[in-house]
Amino acid sequence: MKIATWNVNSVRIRLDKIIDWLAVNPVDILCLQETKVIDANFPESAFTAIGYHAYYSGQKSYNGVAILSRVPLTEVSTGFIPLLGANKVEHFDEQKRLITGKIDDTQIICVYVPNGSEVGSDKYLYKLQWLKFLHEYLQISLKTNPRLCICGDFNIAPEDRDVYDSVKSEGAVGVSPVERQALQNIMQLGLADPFRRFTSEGEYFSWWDYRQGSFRQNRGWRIDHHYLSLPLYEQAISCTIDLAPRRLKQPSDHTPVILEISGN
DNA sequence: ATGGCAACACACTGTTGA
Repeated sequence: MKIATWNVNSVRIRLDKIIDWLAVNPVDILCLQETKVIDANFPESAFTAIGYHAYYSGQKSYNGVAILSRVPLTEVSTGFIPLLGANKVEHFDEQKRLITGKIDDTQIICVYVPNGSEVGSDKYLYKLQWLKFLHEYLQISLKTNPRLCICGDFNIAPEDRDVYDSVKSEGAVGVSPVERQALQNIMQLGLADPFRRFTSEGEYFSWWDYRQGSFRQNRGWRIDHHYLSLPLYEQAISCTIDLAPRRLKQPSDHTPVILEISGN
């Protein structure tokens, strides 16, 4: 089974590129982030026409997540409230950043973690609180779903080898020690990064700034991840970054990451 | 060097992204 994740930076602007990519890469699951469209306008028919079921949770202009799947998903839900309750979550589900569903006995969670703007800002505090909710959400999920894959744009480069210039970017949003610790806390629930099971070197990135020819010079960050519960992690066969879509004209600033696990 | 680039909206300028 192949599970890919791709922050497409507008599903409508990138629609042809996503369709073309799926023709070449017929993954079982594709998780999308930054769809930037309300549900009523999600281009569902374009995906059903090529054999994918689409599940989505979006809003106007910002954020938005979706899961495309070759087979129907079960137990689809969006946001934190279904597991954590409206009293606790309050306004944190207004931004559409989480969608989940099950394929066979495996839970897939697609997330778009907040950017955080800059360290110390209100948006940074929002990001940290959102990560606390995610921690609690996963803690509950793992109790009933030992086979769990969460993937998406985490907006965190876990280690110095995941950024092109770790000295220059030290302490910045996305690499700050507090954010990295929050991600560590989540992994300590019993999740592991399959990309690092197969690749230990640096210079592998999933996002490059549009400006200053960053992609040409491979000045990027690895911020799009899969995290697998241990039963799934043991079944991982490969985890690779596909640079091809980033080379096209009018690309997303992110490129897909593809996980393959044995079975099915 | 707070610029650079791209998408979006009560758009022709301001916000967000990381």
